[in-house]
Amino acid sequence: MPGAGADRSQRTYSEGVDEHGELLRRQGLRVTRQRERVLAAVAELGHATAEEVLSRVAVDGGPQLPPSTIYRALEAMEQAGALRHTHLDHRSPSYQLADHDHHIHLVCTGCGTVGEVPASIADDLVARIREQRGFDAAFTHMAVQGRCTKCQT
Amino acid sequence: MPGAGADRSQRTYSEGVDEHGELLRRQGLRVTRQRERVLAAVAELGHATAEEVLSRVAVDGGPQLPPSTIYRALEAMEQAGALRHTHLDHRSPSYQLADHDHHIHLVCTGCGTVGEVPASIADDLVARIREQRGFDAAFTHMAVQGRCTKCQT
DNA sequence: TTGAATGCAAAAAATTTGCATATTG
DNA sequence: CAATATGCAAATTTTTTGCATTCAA
Repeated sequence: MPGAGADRSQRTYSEGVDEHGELLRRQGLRVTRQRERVLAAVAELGHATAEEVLSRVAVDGGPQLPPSTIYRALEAMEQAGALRHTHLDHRSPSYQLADHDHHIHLVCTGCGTVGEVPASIADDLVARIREQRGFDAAFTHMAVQGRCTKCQT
Repeated sequence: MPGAGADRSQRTYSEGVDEHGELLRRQGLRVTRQRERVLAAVAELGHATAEEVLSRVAVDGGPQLPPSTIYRALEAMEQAGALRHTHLDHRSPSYQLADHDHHIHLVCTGCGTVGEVPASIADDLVARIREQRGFDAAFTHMAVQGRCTKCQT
């Protein structure tokens, strides 16, 4: 499970913060130091629950943030369109930057690592479900559980 | 569904050998009145979280069961193979009878109704994911969010 | 009889809320 | 300056745990 979302190397996080600050202001929301720290934590972790952000923020140098601030920041920024969330498991929503491409999360029940495949891989299935049930499915919202290569005994 | 938990008085546990009790005993687990009530609640509800079982059991005639009993009963019976669970949302696992066919749950984010499609509808996708990532995906474990026909504006 | 299960109460987790104070725009 | 966001503390909500007692096998 370590390193599951560590490869955010394609993007520096100041870039991320800036483009997202933009999003916030556009919604009449304010860009605060706390929100920036939360955003930075999410960017670094790849995907993170409120709890994970809470402990991540604990070691980034600044003063610890209370849970309420984390929860409210995540909610506000998701509403502003800067974040999106997925349910990787049953415990809590896991947030990630909204500018990350849509994809389906593959969570290994063995080791906990989280892989991804482009959301488009499910296009056929989405179409079939729409035909059969009229249901408009979003496969990106909940993760798919399974076993990764290593964990298949 | 009537009678699923209604005619308790007509049989004792030693006499009543249903398929689920059978499963439990095979694992060295005991068939208790509480477990039968939990099982009956799940059967009647189709799929139910611990909380839902808790309140369902509150109106089935017998004395209320404490949360601990519900949680432990669900866990024990899942382990014995009598129940299975799915994550319909992020709140809590939702249990159903294990003899129910495998299927993918479709949860409408508009009205909350839960539909189903046979798990086999995702066979192609599962195969594609295995080819591309070596990941063995189980689409039946987490539900798929989306909008049902009525809720698509 | 005897180990598994229950019931109860209390502890942990995980989230949320109220409100005075501090900050952003 | 005004409205928003924060910090703190306490309240909820959800799930887990310890332990004496009960009960199925």
